[in-house]
Amino acid sequence: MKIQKDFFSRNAKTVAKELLGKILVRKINNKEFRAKIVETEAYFGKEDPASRASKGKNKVSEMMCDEPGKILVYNVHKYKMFNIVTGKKNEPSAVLIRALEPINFTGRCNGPGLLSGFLEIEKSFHGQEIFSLENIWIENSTMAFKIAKSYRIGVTKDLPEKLRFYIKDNWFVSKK
DNA sequence: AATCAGATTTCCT
DNA sequence: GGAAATCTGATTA
Repeated sequence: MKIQKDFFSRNAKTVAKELLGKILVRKINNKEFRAKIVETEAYFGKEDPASRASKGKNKVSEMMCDEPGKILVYNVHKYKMFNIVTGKKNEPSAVLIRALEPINFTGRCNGPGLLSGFLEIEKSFHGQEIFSLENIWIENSTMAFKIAKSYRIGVTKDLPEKLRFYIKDNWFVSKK
């Protein structure tokens, strides 16, 4: 069952945690690529120095204030980052998907750059709602696992709070 | 490497 | 004068 809008309309931290273990499905050329979400990070607005929304108004911060469930794609170095807007409208927050565990295919998705490259995350997803697209969505799952947390990765200025969540002992997380 | 925001320049009514 | 197009520099999990 596809995850719907209200799932995302909660606090980014909650959504980040609950996204773990869910199944991300990407349909390319009528083939479904399924992968388990194993690593996420929560991002906020101006209170968050690692977030782009912290420095005034820009395209990313505007999107973070938009309706929950919208896909937010932005570039870092040569990679594309795959985020989903969370929280209520006008409250900037989002969750970054950092790593996936391939289920019905082989490939490395253990890092946001590799992930978006493999899943062909393109700018065309930007601003779309993930629960209303036909070629990408997230499904519920009932698999059991343990959640671990740490500080976020790759950010220059992090908050004194652990906002990265991942599945404990999973081989596919980007960093152990 | 790619993107965007801000500055600067051009050009049209 | 104002809008659009182009250039430049900063930024970046």
